[in-house]
Amino acid sequence: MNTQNKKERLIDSAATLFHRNGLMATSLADIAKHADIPIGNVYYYFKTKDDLALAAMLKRRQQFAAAYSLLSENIDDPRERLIEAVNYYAKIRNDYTKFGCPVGKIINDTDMEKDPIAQATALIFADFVAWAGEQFKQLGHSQDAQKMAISLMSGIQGATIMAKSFSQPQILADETLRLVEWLEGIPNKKITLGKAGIRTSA
Amino acid sequence: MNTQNKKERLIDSAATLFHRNGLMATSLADIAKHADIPIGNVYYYFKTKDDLALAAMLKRRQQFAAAYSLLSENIDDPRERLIEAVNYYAKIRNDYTKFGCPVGKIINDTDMEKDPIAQATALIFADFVAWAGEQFKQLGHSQDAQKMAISLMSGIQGATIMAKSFSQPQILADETLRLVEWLEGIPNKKITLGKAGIRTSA
Amino acid sequence: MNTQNKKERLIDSAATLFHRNGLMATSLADIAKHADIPIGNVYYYFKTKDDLALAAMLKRRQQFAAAYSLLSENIDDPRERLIEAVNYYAKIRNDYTKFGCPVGKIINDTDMEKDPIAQATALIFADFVAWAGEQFKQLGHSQDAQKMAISLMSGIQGATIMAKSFSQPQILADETLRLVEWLEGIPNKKITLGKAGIRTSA
Amino acid sequence: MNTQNKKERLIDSAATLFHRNGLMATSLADIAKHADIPIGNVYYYFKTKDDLALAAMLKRRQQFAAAYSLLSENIDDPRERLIEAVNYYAKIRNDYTKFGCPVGKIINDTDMEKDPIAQATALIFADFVAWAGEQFKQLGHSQDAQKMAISLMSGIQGATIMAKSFSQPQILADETLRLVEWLEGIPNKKITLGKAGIRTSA
DNA sequence: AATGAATGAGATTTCATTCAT
DNA sequence: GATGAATGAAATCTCATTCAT
Repeated sequence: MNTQNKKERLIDSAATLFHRNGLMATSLADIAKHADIPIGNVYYYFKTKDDLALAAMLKRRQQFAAAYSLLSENIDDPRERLIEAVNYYAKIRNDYTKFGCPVGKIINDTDMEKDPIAQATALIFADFVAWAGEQFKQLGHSQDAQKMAISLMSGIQGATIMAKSFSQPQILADETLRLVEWLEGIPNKKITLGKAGIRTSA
Repeated sequence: MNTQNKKERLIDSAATLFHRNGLMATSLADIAKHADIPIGNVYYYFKTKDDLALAAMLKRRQQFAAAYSLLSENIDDPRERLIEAVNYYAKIRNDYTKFGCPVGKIINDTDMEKDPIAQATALIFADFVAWAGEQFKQLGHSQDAQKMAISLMSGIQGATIMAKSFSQPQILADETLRLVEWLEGIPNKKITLGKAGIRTSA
Repeated sequence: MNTQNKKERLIDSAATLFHRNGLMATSLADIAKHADIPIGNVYYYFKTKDDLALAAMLKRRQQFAAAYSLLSENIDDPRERLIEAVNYYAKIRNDYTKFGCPVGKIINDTDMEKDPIAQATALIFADFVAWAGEQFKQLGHSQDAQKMAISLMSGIQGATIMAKSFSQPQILADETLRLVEWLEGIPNKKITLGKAGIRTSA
Repeated sequence: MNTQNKKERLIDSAATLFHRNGLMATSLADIAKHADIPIGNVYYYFKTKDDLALAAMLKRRQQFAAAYSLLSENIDDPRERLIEAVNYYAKIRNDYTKFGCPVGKIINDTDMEKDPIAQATALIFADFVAWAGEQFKQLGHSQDAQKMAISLMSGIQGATIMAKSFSQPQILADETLRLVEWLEGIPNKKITLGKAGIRTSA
């Protein structure tokens, strides 16, 4: 219990500091201090810094996956699900403006070919594309579903970088609004089977 | 002259390696070796690593600025200028897919508030927004010019991250195409004053 | 009983790993894992790593001593006893070629003056010299018995190192054969008193 | 010059301490302190501890090779050369009794298959076997030359271990004497061509 | 007796920066 | 201006040992 706490604390501290300062600029000493754990003890839980980083990214992945599941469960309309997802990034715009996206940040400064952390992090985007793609399919855009999903996350990532560069959370607000409008304008080409029953598209 | 050469070589090597491997993962020794200059000599030209990084980012800024000027000089239609700018990113998509955007990369893992390098780098985006904003104004979108400019670079940055994450240059090709189509669809609301003379809008 | 088992397992694992990898290159964690005993529990049985090493060397000593006793019991002729002892090293030449002699290895990289482990290990050689010396005495070489015994073990140790250095078990085979021939050529200067009664030498 | 001195001092200190305390028990801090060089500076000369160890073993190899050359140059009779070589070990018996053989020591506690240091060290024995083998050939023992050379070094190595184990330099004196007697007893089966002209064997 | 967790000292290594010439 | 060498702070990691239960 207490132990579980420590390991979780380590992972959380790592995730937090990696987000704030980046992978390389965050030392294990920083993480240990943030988690209030003696540095020697870190190695009881994680054999290497990379292991801890992998765990941190995995946790982020799971958190995002859980969030997507929640959206799918609680919202019937796939379009609304996507809109809600986008709105999330509008809500946390201050955080992202200060520190960037915890996922995009890692993708940006790791080597996709050689670094296992990069690959583990990329899965978070892959998950999103799979989930969002599914929503687009449900809207009848089977053909373009994946491309649209990528475009959606691309919009969020780009907006995050611009917001950070200009230190203007408003940029994220503007861009996510644009994305929402885009989503709202997408025609529903298919009769969808929502949770609550049969509906007809406009 | 020779000295000037050395300094330039240092700056170029720094810019190249910062792009490839990031700010922190690139050591001064790496840069010195790449530029074929003895480490000890680096400090004759730059007081600190940060100074060299600042110079590298400044040079990038100047290169981009020169490119924008060139576009403005050589292309009459502001819309075409923007399209040409976007197409540049399509052309170098392989490089950006491997290493990310040299500007966005720095923005992502530096602290906007405290780090002078971050601020110097942000100017590159600011330049773009100023330049692209001017083009949008010339298209009669005075009101939204800046927002549109930001949106444009946002699209490029986002596409770069997604392309890198999936190791698919095609993503950059797709997204830049989307941006070009968007640019083509923007109405020209104004009588534009091209280089060659007065024109009338539709 | 169970406890005894655990302690024995620890000692055996320690002896095995010390032989394979040496004293310093073997961590307590390695030993505990090999013995399938939780690390924390090791310290119930042994106060320090050195204590465990001492126990491991003591066990080796006892095993060798038992083997000498067995030879003395089962073989009447002291010369044959020595030959049999030498042949043992020929039989296990592959093991010794890979890992060296478990005794010589420790002797080699410990400080005879300060390290109790070194001293405990040296007793294994002392035992051999005492036992083999006794055989030489029984062959009537009272004067040179100890020197001959040392020479015998010296031959085995040297051959082990050379075999390991060249990764050629054959070297151990050759050298032990040479030693056997030497043993066979030693004149029996004395009427020996075997187990079964009085015998005359050839 | 001064630099060369430092590098040499590092190598010499490393060789000395590796001999005294073994590879693993010697820390870079120990070596740096012994050479009176700040530890950070060690890495200017050697990228890793293994690199330094390799350099130290290489220097030993060169020293031994130089010694063999000297023997070949200064002594006409190959038998005398071998005897002189063996006598060397008698002379330094106190050192070897305390610390063991610097070569055999490394061979003993490294993994011949995986460790480059082990392989580099084995070359020292290979050199000896090549050189001593040549002497045996010149004595007309072409067939057994290599085996005899190995046997010779085997005798020295074994004696060293026994001398160290019993803390008795006399053991090394005894065994080297035995080896010398063996060498003296070897028949010269060949007409040898000495430096000074043609000679006939006894 | 048993055990997972905890701890700190010390090892190797990297690197921006400084020094001496 | 130029340069190889020097330096120390800090990072990652290992491990014998101890603690708490």
